[in-house]
Formats: sequence, structure tokens, C-alpha cells
Amino acid sequence: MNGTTGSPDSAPASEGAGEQLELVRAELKKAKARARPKAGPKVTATRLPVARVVVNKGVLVIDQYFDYSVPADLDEAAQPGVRVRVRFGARVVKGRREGGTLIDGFVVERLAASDYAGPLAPLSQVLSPEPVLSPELLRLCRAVADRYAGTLADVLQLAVPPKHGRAEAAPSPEPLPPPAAPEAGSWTRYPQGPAFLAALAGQGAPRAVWAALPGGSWPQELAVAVAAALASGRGALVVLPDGRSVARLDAALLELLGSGRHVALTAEHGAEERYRRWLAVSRGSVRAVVGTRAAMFAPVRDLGLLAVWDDGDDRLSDERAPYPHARDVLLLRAAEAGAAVLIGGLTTTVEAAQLLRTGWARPLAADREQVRRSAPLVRTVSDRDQSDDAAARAARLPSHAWRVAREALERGPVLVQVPRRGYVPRLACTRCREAARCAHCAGPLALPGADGVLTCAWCGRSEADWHCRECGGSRLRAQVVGSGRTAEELGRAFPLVPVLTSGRAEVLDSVPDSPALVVATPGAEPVAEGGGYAAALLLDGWALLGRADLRAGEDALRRWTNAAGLVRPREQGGTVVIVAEETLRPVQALVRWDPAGFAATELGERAELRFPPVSRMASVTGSAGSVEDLLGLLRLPEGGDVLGPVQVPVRGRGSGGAGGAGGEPLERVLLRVDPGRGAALAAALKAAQVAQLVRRSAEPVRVRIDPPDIG
DNA sequence: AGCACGCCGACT
DNA sequence: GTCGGCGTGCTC
Repeated sequence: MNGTTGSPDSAPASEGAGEQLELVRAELKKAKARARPKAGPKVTATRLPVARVVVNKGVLVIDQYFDYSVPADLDEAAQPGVRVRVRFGARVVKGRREGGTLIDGFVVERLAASDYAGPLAPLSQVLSPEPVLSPELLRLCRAVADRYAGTLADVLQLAVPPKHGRAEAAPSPEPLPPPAAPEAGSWTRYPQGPAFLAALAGQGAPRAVWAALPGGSWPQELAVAVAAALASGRGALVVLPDGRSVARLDAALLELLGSGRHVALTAEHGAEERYRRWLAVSRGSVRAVVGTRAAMFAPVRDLGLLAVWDDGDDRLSDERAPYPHARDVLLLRAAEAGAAVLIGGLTTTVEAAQLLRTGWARPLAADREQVRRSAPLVRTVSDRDQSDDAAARAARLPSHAWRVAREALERGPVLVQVPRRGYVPRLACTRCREAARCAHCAGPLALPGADGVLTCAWCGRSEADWHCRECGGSRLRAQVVGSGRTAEELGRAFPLVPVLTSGRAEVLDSVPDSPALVVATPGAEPVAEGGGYAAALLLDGWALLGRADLRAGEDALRRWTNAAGLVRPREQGGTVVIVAEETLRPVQALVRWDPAGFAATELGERAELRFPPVSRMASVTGSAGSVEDLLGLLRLPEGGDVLGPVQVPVRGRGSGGAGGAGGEPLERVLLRVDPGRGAALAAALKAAQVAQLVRRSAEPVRVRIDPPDIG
């Protein structure tokens, strides 16, 4: 670290000093500018002379520790948890170590002796004396790697932020004493709310699935829960899907606790500030963290509460291998730490419903009367109900939606939710609703571009002259119209009202409490200042529901309730109009405002069909040959089965990655095992991957536990 | 992953 | 007789 590091890396421990000096001089000459370790006496530390190191290399076959000797001058700095640099991959030629590359890693522990028979190479450098990888964090990363069939090194890369010298040099602030236990506030609207908080504040570890009431007070309620955990002298961690929701909770905490008791960890802050905050947590200066998914690993000490908000949001799933999901990582941490758990959202995921069903968590929900008071009035209109008003027709608004919007605009802003342009729903025949399938491979047809060319999502062939296989019809339900064009059309329909848009290009955090049309894509809805939107129109419901995905219904309901939850309660005139078939279960669940009931029913169906989360699944993606090869090496746990293979969509989310480099079509299989066999499945997949790597029988495949997109 | 060592074909 | 194919194995 400060230029007094020991011997050159390439010489073995027993080598004489003279020859090394030559080596070092040569090195120094070559790289004057770089801070190279100076030559030091080639002495190994006497007490605990062995450092067990995890190297920062994500290859499966080397997912193991390596022992290095500790030079005397690194003895003090090379404590467990610090970042080190070691020479790795050298081989011994005529008793000397040659080659090898310098790679970074972490000291896992110090030992009196190694169980490795060969000679140990010395640690090359201690990059910093900061012990960033605590034993608890290491245990967590190991558990995550095992659960997701990944390597420890991959998980460490997600869990430990890159070093930043300036941030590390600065001291962290003095920790503040625990705050007083907070008032229950709006938690009193939930019969079990005060008891939950009391348990938190009193060192308890209650576990709850929280069906949050609509109306926008959830940031304050989460803040109170955090404060209650802090009051018990323990730490708290809350993971939310995006920077906007983190900012809202951050503000609520700031108001409740003042500054200094928590930090927000999001991608918005630069690397230095982010690392500064992370260190404050790691060093125990700050005991509460709120953040986006990378914060799921934040090294909060003495955890009292682990919370996740809106856990159905796919942004809570990391997109880097091994793709851990924040909810499940928090559950692993809770099991380890014995901490309280709070899984909250306006909707309940099927996964959360399962925690309720097994009794692992308890519901934290308001009674029906309270729900009715807090929720807006929800009406459905069929998408066939065309308005007789010309302006409404031009804006593609059914007459009822048109009337509601016009009336509500006199009282405040109106939210219009439209699916993203380019959103590719499953296309279906207008006449009989049969799904449109490719004549060649039976894959789903889509309209990927604005050019209107029908294309197979699996094989990529275009279909010029489609006819329905069932009824011979030739018309398909139209592609969704994007928010941009919707905004234009609405602007013409309501020429006196300002039209704001919030979407991919620019996301608005909030809009003023004055008449305006706010066109937003799902997830980008601004909060309306004051009491909320006067009304919301949820357009193109069929498109959200029509995704070819197991979670389509659940996800559509989640997106609808998140938008509808921004609308004033019905007793203040808040109204939501959803354009969708009212007979569909997700639509009914929205009308009744019963997402928990929907999730419970959905869970039952999944159980019957042996689908996740009742069974556990993994996907294997790669070229046809490599997938088949892996299956040959795989020892599937008893009762497991293989679904597929199917060709992977040529375009679309979550399929980039392994293989396919040469444009070769990718195949995917789903593996399914019975409940309780998830760990065995992950272990089997890892073993099969290792075998494939070692034998080099085929190019590697991509493995994903709990795949998010199950056709 | 790299990067070697290690036994079988076409070339100065 | 050699140069070199990538099959197999190791990396503290």
C-alpha cells in the first residue's frame, strides 16, 4: 500500500535476495510511474504465515480458495477481509515460479499452516488495509453463489464495491446513538401494524408480508419500520426497485430521523460517494441502508430488519451472473441473522403469498373497510366500447374513459398509463383470440418494429400472409400505440389541457396538483403532488396481459395497482378506468382491490401446474449442441424433469449472453424440481457446468436459477 | 479462463 | 527427421 511491500512475486520463498534485487530493479525501470513494491527481506510472517485467498476470477472450476504465504512486511496489513493482489496461474520450471498474472482477491482467513502440499507463492501486495469482506458478508456471498449455481467470485463482484482511495482515506463519521422508538403513525391503519413495530423496537424478529394501502404513505411507513429497528439498537436494510422510490424513502427517513443515521445507496451517486457511504456502513458508523438492488449486499451490522418494496419489480433481479434477486437474498440474510422481514408492496407477489401459506411470514394488511376507504373507484370498460365522440375516437378512448377524464380534469391531474412502444404482446386473431403462431416453427408472432412486419419471435422468419389456424381470420389485434403518439392524440382531444409525458426517455418524479394529462409508461408514473391524481386511465390492458409469460397476469396487476395507487381515494372522487375485459382475474382483482387474494389464487394454480415458486426452476441457454451436452452431464435431482428445448426468441429480453456469437440460434430448456430440491438443482447444475468446462465438450451454456421469463 | 505439456500428420 | 494439431490438466 505504501510502497514497503515485500518480495517480487515470481520468486519462490526460498530464493536468495541478490537475484531478486536484479529482478526488482528491472521492474522498477520498466514502470517508474507505477507504485511498485520495493525490495524487502524475503521473510515470511512468523505468526499465522498463511493467507487463504479468494481470487477474483469467476471461472467455475477455480471456485475455491488458494493459500499464499504472507511476507513479514505484509503481516500486519494482510488481515482477513482485505483486498490483496496475488500472482496466479504460474507454473514451476526448474524449481522456479514462472509466468502467472497478477489478480486481485480477498484474504479470507489467516492460518498457521496450509493443507496444500506444494510450495506457496507469497502475497504480492495488500491493496488496502480496509477489511471490506467481513466473515458475515463472505458467508452471505457463499450462500448466494450456492443458491444461484454461481461462483463466489462473481457474487463478490456484486457485493463489494470497487476500491476508491480517497473515500477510504477519509474517516467515517461517529455513529449516532439509537433513536427513540417511533410513533406508529399511519401504521395504525393496519390491525397488526403497531404490534409489528413494537416487536421490531423490542429486539424481536417478526416476518410480514405487507399489503400496503394505496395513497402514497408507504415511504413514511417504511421509514417508521426502519426507525423501530434502529431503536432496538440493531441495523436495517431496505431494497427498492428504483432510484425514485429510494429517494422517497430517503426523504421520509431524513424527516423522521434527521441526517446521519442512514445512507441511500443508488447508482446515482458517483463511485466515490457511493463507496464512502458503503464504508460508513461497513465500519459501523451508519446502521441503516436504503437502496436499489446492489444494496441487497450492504454490510449492515447486527441486522434487525430486512425489507423489500414492490418485490415483483424485475429490476430487483440483478442482471449480472448469477442473477440474484433482492427478495431472495434478503431472505437468506434473514435466516442467517435472525432478523425481521418486511416484504411490502401495493401488490403481493406469488412468492410472498407462498411465504404466507407456509406460515413463514404473517400478513400485514388492512381490513376491507380501510382498503375501500383508501382505494380509488375502479371501473372497467371493454376495448370494443368505442366512443361516438369524434375527438375521443381520435384519441382511441372509449366513451366512458373519455367522460371520466374530462370530468376529472376539472379537479386535478389525470394519469394515462400506456404500455411502452415496442412492447411486444402475444398477438392474437381478432375474431377468435387464438394466438398467432409461426407457420414454420409454431413460435409466437410479434410486431417488433414500427414497420408492421410480422415476425416469429423464435426463428425470426417474417410472415407476410398470416391466417388464423383456427378460424381462417386474417386480422390481428393491433400493436400498442406508444406514449408519444398517445400524448399527441390526447393533446388534440383536450386542447386546453397541458400534456406531460414520463417514460423511458425522461422520467418525471412528480407533477403539480393542477389539471394536466400525464401520459406515462408503466413504472414511470410521476407522483401527483397534493392528494394524488383525480383519475387514471389504464389503456391497452390487453397488451400487458397478453405477454407470453407465466407472470403476465401478476405483473399486469402490479403495474395497474402501482398507477392506481397514485390516485385519490374514492371518497375524494378518485376514479380509475381500466380498458380491459372485466372477466379476467387480474382485472377483477384490481376492481376489488384485492391483490393478496389474487396472489393466493395464483399460487394455488402454480402449485397445480407444478410451476414456480411452488416448484423450483432453472433455465439453461446455449447452442442446441451445448444444451444437449450439459443435459447429458446433469444429474437432475429425483423427481426433476426437463421442459423443452425451445428456440429462444431472436430478439427480446433476458436471452443475450452465452453462445449465439455467430448468429447461431439459441435453445433453452427449463429444469424443474420439487419444492425443497432447489439447492440440489443448483448444485447439480454447477457440477454439470464444471464437468463441461473441464472436458471442453461444448461451448459453455448460461444457467439461470429462478428464470424471470417463463413462457 | 489462460497456458502449458503431450502424443500423431505434412513439410524444409 | 522436425513443426504443430488442440486433448488434458493445473493454477496456492
